[in-house]
Amino acid sequence: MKRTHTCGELRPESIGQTVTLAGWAQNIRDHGGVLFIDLRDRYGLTQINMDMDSPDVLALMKDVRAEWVLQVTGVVKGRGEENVNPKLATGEIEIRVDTFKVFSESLVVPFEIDEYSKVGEEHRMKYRYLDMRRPQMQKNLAARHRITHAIREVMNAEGFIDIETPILAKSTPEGARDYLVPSRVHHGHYYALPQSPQIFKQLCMVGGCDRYYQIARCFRDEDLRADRQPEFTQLDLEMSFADQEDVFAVTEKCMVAAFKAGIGKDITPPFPRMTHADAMNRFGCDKPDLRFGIELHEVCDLAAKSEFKVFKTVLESGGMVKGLAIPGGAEFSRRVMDTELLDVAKPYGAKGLAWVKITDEGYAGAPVKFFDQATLDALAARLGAKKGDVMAFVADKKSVVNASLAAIRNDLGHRLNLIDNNEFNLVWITEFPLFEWDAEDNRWASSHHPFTNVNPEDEKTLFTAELGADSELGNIRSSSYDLVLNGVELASGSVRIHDPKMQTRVFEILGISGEEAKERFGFFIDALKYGTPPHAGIAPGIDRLTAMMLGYDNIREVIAFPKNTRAICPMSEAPGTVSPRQLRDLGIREVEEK
RNA sequence: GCGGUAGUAGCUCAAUUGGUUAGAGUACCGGCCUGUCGAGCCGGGGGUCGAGGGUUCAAGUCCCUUCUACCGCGCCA
Repeated sequence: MKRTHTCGELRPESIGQTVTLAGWAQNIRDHGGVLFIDLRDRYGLTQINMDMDSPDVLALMKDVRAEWVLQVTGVVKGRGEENVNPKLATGEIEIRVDTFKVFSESLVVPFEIDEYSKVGEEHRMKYRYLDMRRPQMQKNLAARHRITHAIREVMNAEGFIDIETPILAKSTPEGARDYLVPSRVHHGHYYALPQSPQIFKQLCMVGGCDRYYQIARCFRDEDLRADRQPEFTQLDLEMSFADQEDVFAVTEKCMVAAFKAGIGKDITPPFPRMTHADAMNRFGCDKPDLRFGIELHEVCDLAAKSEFKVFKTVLESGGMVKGLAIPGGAEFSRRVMDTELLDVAKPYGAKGLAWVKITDEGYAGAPVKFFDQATLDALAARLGAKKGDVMAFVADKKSVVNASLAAIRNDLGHRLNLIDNNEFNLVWITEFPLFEWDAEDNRWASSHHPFTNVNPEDEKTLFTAELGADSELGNIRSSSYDLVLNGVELASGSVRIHDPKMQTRVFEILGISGEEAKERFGFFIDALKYGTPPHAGIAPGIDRLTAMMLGYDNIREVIAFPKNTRAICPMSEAPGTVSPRQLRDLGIREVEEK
């Protein structure tokens, strides 16, 4: 036993006992004749001290420096009323050192291991093992553990079994770029790291496992964001003889338990629901932040009544005009409207932001002269704009209008302080379209993934629709759903196809030929033919869930060893080069960059 | 691939219009100190101002190129 207690547990009840603690020297306060060291481990801080009554030990302890690892044996003493430190859980006691041992010394650390110092993220990640000693990361990692543990408890209680699926898997068409692993025994053949265990979990259903879950690592070789890492973790689950309602119920149980365990927060199921079409119409995006109001309204009919050229041109070319009311926005300067808000919308393709202020004197703004009073009143009524507000419009093709106004809406939520940071607003978004037209590749693509079932009401259309760009395929709804938390996609799932004929039809629409389907997915399509139960599932992102609970936008905060935005691990410097021998074994020759 | 922001001491930052020897806090080193707890006081060391080029009597500051990090767009079934 290297210690009898941790640095966080001693209380006055132990006064008089001889104990042994071990930990890092956090802070050394040398007063000449008396010396204090805060000894730190995962559990807390305990003050140890020494004075001139043992000058030899004191002299030795004066050599100790920050972050040395010590073992200390001594007697637990009360501190006396004046010396109690109310900030420390162990603040009523201290350890009077009899003997101590230095387990290891430390170099001067590149940044301070405390709760106060700000440190740049680059440094934190390069020295993650030191960053992890700081209270912030200790807290984050512990919270993540509590969350996954709570989720496992729910899943186990609900009769799900944890099944591991391969990491060395097979590349599947559609979706993100794969991370590939070359095969040594089969030159020219590659494993793909799973983007998700999708096919395997469905095969578990075919295999009669009935309820599967896994806290699974997923890999996607795409560019990174604050909330996107090349490897990330999902609670992956799948249920047989289940539909959307069953998935929602069990996911809600997980979320309730996760929030309770993570941050002690009670959230109330069932979560509200909104169709994808509603979300797009009212908020311009499929992951609306419902912590605040402000809704988008289509105004094509009213815009058409104006002589405003921007609107007319867009409408004539098949575009649309939508607007929103900014409460109190009449106060906004021209700069805010024409520069700041426009800059928010620009990355999404908006070329301009038309706005009309409603002041005591009436309507004001560049477009006003192109409208008659009745139309302006009708616009204000449609948007719900009052005196003191400003109406903001974007005219463009539909996707640009929605994306731009959605971005502006989110900006306004922050700008106008409409957001309560303690609120966790969960909403189900349902009935996503089954397909989206991919203009770049000139083909239909799955909105969710190719194994998503059609909404039963649209099943007929699926089999009768033409395959062209303008066909009804774009209107077909799927049985898929997302769980959205405060404007962030937290989980995505669907009822799956269990009928091989349906699966074949979907592949056909996606332009995956029978031959290619056989080559890529033959095993899966074959499996469906051997008696497949109806099944459905979902996969909530653990990194995002944890980060959001703890108030971070950035999932690196809740990942022990994350990668930077260039997909490099700043600590290990992965990815690295390999020896020519390794490449030869794999049958790989590097080519010169152009 | 594109756009934005940033890069100055180990760390976090400041440096006015281009103008003296580039500063502060903290960390580090030394000294003093018997009750501190983000200890205090005194002293000290520490800089390729990301890199390269240019303009200028003079550049941390202006211009160009480039690198790095972060945020976003594209991308992410």
